[in-house]
Order: sequence, then structure tokens, then C-alpha cells
Amino acid sequence: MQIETIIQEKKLKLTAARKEILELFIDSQKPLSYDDIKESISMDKATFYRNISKFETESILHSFESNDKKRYYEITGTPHAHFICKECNSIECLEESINLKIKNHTVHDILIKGICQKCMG
Amino acid sequence: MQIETIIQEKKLKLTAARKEILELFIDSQKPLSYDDIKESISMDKATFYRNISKFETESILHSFESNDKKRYYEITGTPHAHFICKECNSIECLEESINLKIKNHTVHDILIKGICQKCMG
DNA sequence: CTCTATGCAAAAACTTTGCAGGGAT
DNA sequence: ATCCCTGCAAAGTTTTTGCATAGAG
Repeated sequence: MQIETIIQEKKLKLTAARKEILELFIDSQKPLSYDDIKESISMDKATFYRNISKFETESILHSFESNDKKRYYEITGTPHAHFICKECNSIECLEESINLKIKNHTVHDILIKGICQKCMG
Repeated sequence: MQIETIIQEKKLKLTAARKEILELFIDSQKPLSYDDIKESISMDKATFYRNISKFETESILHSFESNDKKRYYEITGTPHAHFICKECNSIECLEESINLKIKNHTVHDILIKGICQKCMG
């Protein structure tokens, strides 16, 4: 998915900050926290939060809180569940598609917390 | 489960604050946020956070973040999944036991986010 | 009596808002 | 030219920490 296309579809302006943020998410292919992003991109925190907020409203990104109590953002693509290790705080994207039918509720995301194979030894 | 027993097993001191917190969780039988607790109990926030933190370390409570971006705490009992509605922010404890086997990872909690039946209309 | 918990206040961490100037369309 | 976006600074929220006193075992 082209960044230009994403931005234009939502009728947003393509600024340098937005391009950098989206490029980072597309390249990294994994959930990133504010700190992760700050490491790669220098940008005012207000700009960061405002853009992330807009991206979430427009469903370009979505977020969840991990075990380290930090918020992680991810580009919205193929829906998938996340496994979060309570020992090493690692986040694993699970390939399995989400097809649970829960009491007629519509399921969007699944967050699974536990201990990963590595930490189980 | 008696509060006295819980506290003694973890070799903690049973103070008025701790008794109030645990009584509230046992009575309410659902996840509670800091604000929920503050409504029912008057207690310094430092005391609250220190006790909650200790309870989590001792696995008396566990927590997760809901859709309203508030942290919800729950007494550790029979493991169960939670359904969080992204529309009305309601939290539903699911009866289904957690027996997923995920890539040899040990699963503790599952958080399912979506739209509940009521909000789907 | 000893050691931990509490309350208050201050600080740290995280996120949002106001405003003036800059940039995209 | 217009309207949205950005950076800076300030304020708002949420959570943590230091310290002296109070309370549990």
C-alpha cells in the first residue's frame, strides 16, 4: 500500500512528519511504541500524538497496551492476534486469522497474554 | 476465599486499606478501574497504587487496559477471557475457559476487542 | 519492638491544548 | 489564498517516590 494512496483516501495532507511515521510502520512490520518511534524519527511529541490520534480515527493505525504498560501502534492491515509475553515483554504477531464467534459479538482484535516458549525454557 | 487467608498466604500485613480494596473486588465480581475504586473507597492514591502494585506482584490481582484507555483490575480467580466493546466500552467476562494452545506458548489471559451484540443492533 | 504501610507533597511520566508561524493543495 | 499542520511551551493526567508518622504482627 502506497503512503500517498492511504493519505489521499482519507483526505489528509501528506506532510514530512506523516510520511516518516507511516514509512517507519510499513518498514518495521511490527507494533511500535512512542519510544520506538522517537528513536528513529525526531519529531515534536505534540505532532506525534496528534498524527497518531488522527491515524487511529481514520483507522490507518490501531493500538493496544502491552505488558510493559506502554502503548503500541500498528498499521491496520490483515487482522491478526498478538501474543504478549509477561516475562520478556515481547510481542508476537500471530498469523492465525481471527474467526472466533463470541456470543454474536463482532471480534476485531485479540490480545493473548502469557509466557512465550523461549521464557518457558 | 477469605481476605485474611489471601493476605496471610502472601505474608502481607492486613491493613484497613487492603481489606477495603479486596472486599470491593470480591463483592463486585467484575473488573474495576482506579476511578471505580475511588468512588467507593477514600484512600490516598499513593496507597492505592502501592497496594495494587503489590497485589499484582503477588498475583492477587491482575490488570488490563480497556478501550477507554483506563486500567482495569480484577481479582485473580478462575481464568477467563474478556470481551471489550469498542463502541460502548463495556467489559464482559467470558465464561469460556482458556484452553488455546498457541505455538507452545502458555496462555494466561485473553482480551478480545470488538463490537458487542447490543451495539451491533 | 520491629518492620512495613500510610498520607501528604513533590516529582516523574505520559498526553493534550493554545497559539503563532509554515506548508500542502 | 485557504486551511491544515507543525513546533514550542504550558497545562492536564496518571503514576511513582521521599519522608515522617502510624499501625500490624
